[in-house]
Amino acid sequence: MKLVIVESPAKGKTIERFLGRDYEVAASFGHIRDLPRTAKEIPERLRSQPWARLGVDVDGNFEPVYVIPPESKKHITALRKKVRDAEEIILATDEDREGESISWHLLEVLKPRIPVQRIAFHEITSSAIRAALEDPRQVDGQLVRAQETRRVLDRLFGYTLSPVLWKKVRAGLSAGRVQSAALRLVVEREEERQRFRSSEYWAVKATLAEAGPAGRDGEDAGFAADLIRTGGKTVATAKNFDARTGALRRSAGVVVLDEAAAARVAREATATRPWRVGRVEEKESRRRPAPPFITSTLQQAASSKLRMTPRRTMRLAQQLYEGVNLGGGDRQGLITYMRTDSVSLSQAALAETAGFIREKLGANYHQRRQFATRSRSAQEAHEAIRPTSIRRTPESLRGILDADQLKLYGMIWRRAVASQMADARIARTIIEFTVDAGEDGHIFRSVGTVVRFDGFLRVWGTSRKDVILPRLVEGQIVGGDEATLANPPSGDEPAARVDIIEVKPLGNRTQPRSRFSEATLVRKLEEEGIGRPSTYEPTLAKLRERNYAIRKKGVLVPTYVGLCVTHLLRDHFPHYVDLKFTAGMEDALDRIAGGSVDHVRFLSDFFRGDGDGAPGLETRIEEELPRIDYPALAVGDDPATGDPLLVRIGKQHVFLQRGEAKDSPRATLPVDLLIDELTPEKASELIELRLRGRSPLGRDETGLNVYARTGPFGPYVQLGEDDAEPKRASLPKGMSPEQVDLAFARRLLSLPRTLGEDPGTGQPVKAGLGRYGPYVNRAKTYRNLDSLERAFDITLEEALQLLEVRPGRPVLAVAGRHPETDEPLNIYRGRYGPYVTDGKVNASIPKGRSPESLGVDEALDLLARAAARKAAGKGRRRTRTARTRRRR
DNA sequence: CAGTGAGCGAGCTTCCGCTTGACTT
Repeated sequence: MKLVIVESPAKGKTIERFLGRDYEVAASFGHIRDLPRTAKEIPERLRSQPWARLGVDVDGNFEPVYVIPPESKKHITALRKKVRDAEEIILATDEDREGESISWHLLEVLKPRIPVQRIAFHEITSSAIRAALEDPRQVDGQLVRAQETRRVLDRLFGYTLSPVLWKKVRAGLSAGRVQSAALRLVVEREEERQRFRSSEYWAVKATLAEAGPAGRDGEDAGFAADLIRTGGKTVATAKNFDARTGALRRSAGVVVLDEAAAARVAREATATRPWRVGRVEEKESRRRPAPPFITSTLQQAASSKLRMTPRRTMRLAQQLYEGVNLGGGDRQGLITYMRTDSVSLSQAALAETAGFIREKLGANYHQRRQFATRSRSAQEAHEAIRPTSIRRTPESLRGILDADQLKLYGMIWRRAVASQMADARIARTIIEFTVDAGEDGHIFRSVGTVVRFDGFLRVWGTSRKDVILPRLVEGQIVGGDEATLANPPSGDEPAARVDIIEVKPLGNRTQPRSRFSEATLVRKLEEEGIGRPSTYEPTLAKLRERNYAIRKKGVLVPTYVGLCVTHLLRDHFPHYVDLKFTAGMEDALDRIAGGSVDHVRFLSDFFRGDGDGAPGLETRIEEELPRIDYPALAVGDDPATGDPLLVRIGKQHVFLQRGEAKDSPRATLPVDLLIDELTPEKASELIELRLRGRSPLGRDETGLNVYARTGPFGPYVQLGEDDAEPKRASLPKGMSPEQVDLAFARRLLSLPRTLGEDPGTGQPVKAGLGRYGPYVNRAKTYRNLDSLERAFDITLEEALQLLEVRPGRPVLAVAGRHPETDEPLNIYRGRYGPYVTDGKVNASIPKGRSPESLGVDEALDLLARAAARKAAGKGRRRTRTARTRRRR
């Protein structure tokens, strides 16, 4: 038996089909060894080394320490077992730097005494695998060195700069070659937006319509014409302004219209009839289909077209890759590998797609294309992302895939098919109208577009609608009664008659460039060659986990911590967070792989310095550390006192400070108040509120003081003193502390209110105001209320009714009532099929079992088993719950 | 569906790039 080892188990299953009985396939599940992550993982004998913490012998030849992480142990055990029965090993890990390294680590760990060969294929087709088997080679030691160098550099970078942040900003923070560059992009876009000064510019828009019986009726007959020139000058539009600063670009012969000028042109154009058709031009353009998806473009398209986050996209893609049971026995992978940087398609895929298009749409719709990867950093170990069979149309998978899987599959399918289709041909018509008024007149322009041949758009689709302009000829006169008379028809076809409906000025402002969404940040990272397909999404997650940036309405906004970290790194370690840093590293790695650069020399230059003036990372840190101030972000001067307002990072919270003095007034910043909303006025107000919050609003009936204050979770009221475990309550959303009087504060502090007991269980039923608004609850069940007032006046009966049913989810069926608690055993349709619940525990209903006929006994049995499973898996579950909570 | 101090001190935090867990509702 020959043992073939690949990285991905799903890939293994696929190639197993192509190989004969003599072969067995196993998966390494990615890397199997790595540097020790924490102090605990460092081997005992090395712990006394000064460099032990780094896991790299920086005093010697930068030799890495490799350990087997706990997750990999079981995979290695399984591999060892298979090696024992094998007479030959075929290493078939991916053909890129990381894949070569995995093969080398496999050799190091398995130490096989049987023949070993290394093969590589870039597409999972029978012919590609056959060809690979016939052309084996040995592991490329220099490429492995390059990978190891990359790994060591990233470790030294991350594990020496992160501690700088712990000392100067906050414990637990992190810096890294990829994440710090990504964060820098987010921060600098925000800074650019803050510097941006919006400019006003006016446009003039005319509405015309084809007239008379020849014209089509209804609104569709109307078309627009925009003022493009006036007084001999070009009218400025958005593109004449600098996108980064908002200022007008230096451009000759351009005029920016203000409101008065635009109104004057509109008036003149309205009063002047007729207009003359100055120029008619028709030309055809072509649109080419985009290449099939790679990881980054898939994430972008799923984000813009399907509103999916990169995380969701990758999870769904993984499901499609692993495959679903299509009924014919075993699982069938529906798409090729989803973490790829290659746009190329296999010969087999090209042929199958060609056949499909020719058969279903006709030969004129087919155009064979092989795309070239633009990115220089691409390693192209895999194919582009495409369906494993083009014949498996999205339509044919309806009912087999769930809604989101189907949407994503459909998009991948359409993009792959479209990529092999003919160009679309689009006719563009430009008509210019001259108005002889004012100095040198005004010129308006209409643009019509008509799809002549849809080509790939037939499958990929387009949101653009045709704009059909009437047939007009140069010199023709439009607007006014004499139009037709003054216009002798040229040729046989009569020209259209056109009326001028209205001309009006239109105000515009330049907008700053948008913040990055997660998907557009991925695109930028890919363009810069920073990060890899397998790390894009984890990098985004890291920015959020570290609280460097938050996702707000689908875009990334940096937090104060993110701003401070970027400032520190940019001010003191600019070389390392330069966008070009990774490109420089890649060049060096290529040279190491090619044998022209020595890896120890490279790492030594990087860490220790080249002894020729350029200091290494270690030296830089040593030198810079005393020069780094504790971060403070200037917000501006207090409008009342004139003192500088600063944002500083506390151990737990971010706080404001007015003035530099040691005892200067401070106030905690609410966590969701980010830089985009923090003006000096707002900051001043928070400080004042904090000062005022020291004096009570009044007392309650027991004589305790009642305060209105603002904390990290927003404004709240407090009953009693700080040192006496006071009762606290957040204000309802949107309410400011100034609006709180004593009576309201006391009412709020009376919550949560006990409405009574649940007659079935005796559990108390309460109404209160929580993080997600007013609620009622019993035990662990919560339901939201429409308004705060409801929390004060809802009755026990009403509350019980609300608690009975899950909100927003129709009950599929009721199995009955719980014999002990009297809770209804409702059946709902969940993401994973129908399930029954007693309010606390959920239990899936087995596939094929009809939910409608589920009885009480069977339901209780399912619930008991689900509860047992839950109890058994408690250790794991806790971490999971914590994660879900953070995500909300 | 909490929480809204502060200080002490021991021990720990952290990188990038390969892969999928077991479990959701």
